[in-house]
Amino acid sequence: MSRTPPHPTREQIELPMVLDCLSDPIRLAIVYQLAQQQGVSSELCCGDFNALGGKSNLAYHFAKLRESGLMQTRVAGTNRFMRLRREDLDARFPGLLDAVVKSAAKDADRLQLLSECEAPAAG
Amino acid sequence: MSRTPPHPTREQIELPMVLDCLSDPIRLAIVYQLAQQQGVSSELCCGDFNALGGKSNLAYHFAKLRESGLMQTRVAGTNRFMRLRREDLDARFPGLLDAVVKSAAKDADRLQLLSECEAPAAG
DNA sequence: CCCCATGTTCAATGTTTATTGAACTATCAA
DNA sequence: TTGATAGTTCAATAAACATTGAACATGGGG
Repeated sequence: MSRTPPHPTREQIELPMVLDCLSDPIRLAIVYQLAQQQGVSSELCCGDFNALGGKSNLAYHFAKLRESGLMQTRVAGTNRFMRLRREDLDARFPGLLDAVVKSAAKDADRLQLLSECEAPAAG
Repeated sequence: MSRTPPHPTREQIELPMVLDCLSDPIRLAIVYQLAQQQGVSSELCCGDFNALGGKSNLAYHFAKLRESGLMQTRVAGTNRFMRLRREDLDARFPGLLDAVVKSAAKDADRLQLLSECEAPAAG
């Protein structure tokens, strides 16, 4: 369990699998949340997504996102840190991830993308 | 049966439904083929997709594409003419359709996008 | 060491999905 | 009318999917 799980190489990333991943509301929310993180730490751990569902259900979606090549998982102690594979995605499917994330942002309330503002922030 | 089937309005088009539609290889091929047609006649009829599957299976996929808002069906005699709802899609999700079609084009052989050049393949 | 927190894996569930063929509807042409 | 053409709808089936909870593995801190 401490080993890094398998990831597809850049060239192995398949368009239908990526689109299928992004078509699920929970997975789209995960990707969206990771995209918001770009430039900040660029990484989030599983627990940061707990608002989106139960642990085992999330693990299921994480696996799909990993297998599709959308995100990468790094194991550190008892935590798994995930980041978007933006470089690989952009190289493979230019403009796609950007268009999806922007489209999701436009519909942020229609979709239930609770990006970083799930707790009522003071100040 | 002669009535035009129902289509969602532009605002009713939902991102997850669109992505889900595009994640199916047959539907992606249909959309790709329609996209190639942009600027030509911009319309194709059901029979033009016969290489992609059986009639009833295609009708099923056509319905999904229509319900998702990706394409529009126009009834003319015994024919149904379809076209991409590119304006609506571009207004709703800027850059998305373009990125998907270009990504599909890049993988045209990996995916089985027999755009306009398909010979009757021997089993 | 033992316990707890973090996450994964497994088995079971009910739902959705893609696919097939047969039956059906509608239009056109002779 | 009859028949051919173009597509849809229906019923059935098998596969895939999302979701749940329980069991499991791993690492950190007392």
